[in-house]
Amino acid sequence: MSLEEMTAVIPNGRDGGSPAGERLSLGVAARLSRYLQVLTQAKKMGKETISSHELSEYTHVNSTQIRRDLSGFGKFGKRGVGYNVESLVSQIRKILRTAGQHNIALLGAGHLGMAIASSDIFADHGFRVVAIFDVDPAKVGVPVGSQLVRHTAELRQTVEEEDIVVGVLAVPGDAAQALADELVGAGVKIIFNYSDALLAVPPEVTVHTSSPAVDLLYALYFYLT
Amino acid sequence: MSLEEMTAVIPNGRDGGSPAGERLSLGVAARLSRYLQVLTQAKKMGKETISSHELSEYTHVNSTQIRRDLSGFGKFGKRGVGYNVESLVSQIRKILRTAGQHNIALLGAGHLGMAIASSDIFADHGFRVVAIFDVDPAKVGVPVGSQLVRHTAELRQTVEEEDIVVGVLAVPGDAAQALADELVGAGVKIIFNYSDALLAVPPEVTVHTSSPAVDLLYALYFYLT
DNA sequence: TAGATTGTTAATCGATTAACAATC
DNA sequence: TAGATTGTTAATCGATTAACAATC
Repeated sequence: MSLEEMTAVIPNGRDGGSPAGERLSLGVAARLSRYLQVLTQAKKMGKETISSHELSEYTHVNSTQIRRDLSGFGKFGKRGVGYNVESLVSQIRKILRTAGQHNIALLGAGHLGMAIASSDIFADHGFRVVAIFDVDPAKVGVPVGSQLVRHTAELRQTVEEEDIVVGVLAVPGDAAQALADELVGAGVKIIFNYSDALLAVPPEVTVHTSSPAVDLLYALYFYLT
Repeated sequence: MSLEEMTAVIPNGRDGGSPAGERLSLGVAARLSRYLQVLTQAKKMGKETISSHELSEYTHVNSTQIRRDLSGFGKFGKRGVGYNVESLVSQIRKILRTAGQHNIALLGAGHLGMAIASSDIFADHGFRVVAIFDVDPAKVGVPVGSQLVRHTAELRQTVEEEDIVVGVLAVPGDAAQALADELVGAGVKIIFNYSDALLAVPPEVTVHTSSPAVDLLYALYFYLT
């Protein structure tokens, strides 16, 4: 949960109607994404239905809240049974309007870049790594996943050609800002930052910085107290 | 922001007193962790002071909210100037009671495991990777970071000997549950899951599943609408 | 039918925000 | 002094939850 800047129109189905074209509130969008994550995992494991209580266990969101969130958009569940995993996945994708395919550029072909390129964490959610870049000439041309590593100099042109909307920074901290500038210059609007650099970007660009250690600290706090 | 199950005692400094020994609310703990992340980055970049407005830009938390969160624990800022980065870092660490060192076990010496072991994302926040495991005999004994890779069979014993509190799963989905069971059996209470498996664990164990793709979906929603 | 689980209401509680005096 | 930024109040708004009827 992060992007507080954007105005939030609340889709409270209070008056019966579904929220139609309105924008989701930050909280709702974050929780729906969360449900989607667990549902995708559950689907992979062959689960056919899931109850709000089960979803609650895995997402740590109160089960009433889950039913409330979902019922705002339609009657997706079956009383006494639960929700159909597969159909709920596609419903939520529709609500989040992220049902399509999105192309991403991966910057950095080190261990982290390799790990990302060879996993399907992104592919499972409709993201396709269509280009991988590195500055190291020794790495350029090497096949990683389904791509050959390209030199960073080709970044701008590739972003245009491949219709890339997201850039993923899997590079050392001292290289991050320069590459972020390149991405911004090329028109990328969403940057996923795995480095430890603080990125300065124009207001229309969203940066999401990954911070597993901070998530751990948070978990640890509740363990220690 | 995740762990909803735990009871939350709100430390609202309404009556003047600082919250002393009370437990932080989930929201406050999450936000403080967030501030810590940005402050750590800022410190690395040599920044000496930071204003609530700057912190707001990077964390996407409203600046009034930030001042409110901090002032509940003391007067850390200087009017007209801002907050001293270094001292604020140590104050927040104190509040989160995570100022010490914590030992973690890394499971999986593939690309992701290597990336984690060789980065300092965890080290920066007081986490030390004291053991790395893999099932592949070809990897056992190979040096990774400052450790030699051990065989998974040694997991239980190592957890006891090294006082490990956190297990990080950087393994394929189909291996994750078995290793999670091992970790739980060895007494680990916090599991950080990078696989795409849904983990079943006893209630006293906290699982945090990393889901960059879901974070991306969330960011994308606000971009597309 | 009996058990389970959804959909929904109503009440409470915490988060968020604008505004501004205090002060560096 | 003038400008900037904190600390804090007061009001609003959304999130959370228990409870329960509806229904599979």
